[in-house]
Amino acid sequence: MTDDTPGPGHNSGVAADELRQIVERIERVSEEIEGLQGDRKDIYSEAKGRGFDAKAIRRLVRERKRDHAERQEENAILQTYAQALGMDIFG
Amino acid sequence: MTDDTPGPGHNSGVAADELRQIVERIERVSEEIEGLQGDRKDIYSEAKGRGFDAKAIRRLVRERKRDHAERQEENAILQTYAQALGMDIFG
Amino acid sequence: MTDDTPGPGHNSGVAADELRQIVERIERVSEEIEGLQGDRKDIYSEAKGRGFDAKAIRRLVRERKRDHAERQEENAILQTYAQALGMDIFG
Amino acid sequence: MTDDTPGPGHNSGVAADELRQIVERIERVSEEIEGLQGDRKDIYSEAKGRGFDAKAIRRLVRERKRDHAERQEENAILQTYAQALGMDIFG
DNA sequence: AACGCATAAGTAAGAC
DNA sequence: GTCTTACTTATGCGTT
Repeated sequence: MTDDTPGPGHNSGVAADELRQIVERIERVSEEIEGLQGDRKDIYSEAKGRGFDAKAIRRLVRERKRDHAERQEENAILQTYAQALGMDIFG
Repeated sequence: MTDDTPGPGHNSGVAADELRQIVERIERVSEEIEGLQGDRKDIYSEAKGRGFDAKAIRRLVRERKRDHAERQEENAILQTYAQALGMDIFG
Repeated sequence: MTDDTPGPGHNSGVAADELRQIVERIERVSEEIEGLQGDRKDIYSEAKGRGFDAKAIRRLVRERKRDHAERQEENAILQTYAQALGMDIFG
Repeated sequence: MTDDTPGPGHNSGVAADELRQIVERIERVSEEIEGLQGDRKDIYSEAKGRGFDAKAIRRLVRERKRDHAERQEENAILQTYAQALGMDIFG
């Protein structure tokens, strides 16, 4: 080894243990995220099983998420553009 | 070699040349696709440079793409849901 | 109201309460997800603050994940094809 | 109308014609893209019809693409880190 | 026709 | 500030 790292193993000049901890922490929260994403998917599936239109619910959630002020602002631009093209988007 | 394939090379029982042609054809059209995706991105950039809101244009294009009949149908469901929640989506 | 839904509110023929619960559940887990995503981002920032290259860590995590999930499965056919093309995928 | 736009139609203060042209250009290249995507899909179907495993071909193409673009760059830092973790990424 | 996979679009963050 | 890159979401497609 070319360094004076105390511990055992394949160190190459970087703080291996610190790096390992970082990586493991990232992997841990990533796993939690994936678990929750699975949960959410399950909710959609369940909704579908109860006769709801999952796609419509997705749009609904998306629209709700859009902060209301921002949403109205965006819609203003969008409608302006839509009118410029002579179309009624939300027909 | 364990087969009777005529050609030279690293065959392993599958029709290597045929496979290679397939892969190359796929890669060719994929490159064309990527080129066009770049073109499209350029158009958005150009629009932005002219003062348009690229994000709004994206939404506009998306809405236009939605087949009109289908779109109206989806919106009907969506609005039904929205009303059920007492919200006005397109406020 | 045009239906016989018992509760108060803007129902339009769908089970509004059920829908509302679904939406709220989705929003709840989505918030948890966003919180964890923030945590992960913080870890990267912290790592960066300690002198690590965040981009490299990202790649490392990605490679490790790929390892665990993808590498083992169905190498048989794939390697057959790869050999047919004279390439070593995992070189 | 609230502006002095010369042409006919539903303008609302934005350069409607310019916008329309932008949108149409986007839609045009999007259609080309979709056409090519269809072509690619046909190639996969054809391959499958000839007895190849489409899924394996997909993976193969993906690996080849990864090769060309990603593998060379910045292996230095990454390998340093990888060794620090005692793993051989490309094993 | 429902399920999961694969690809593409959109969005947000980070680097230069 | 722009521009790329990465992540997330969404949609479509093939399969069972």
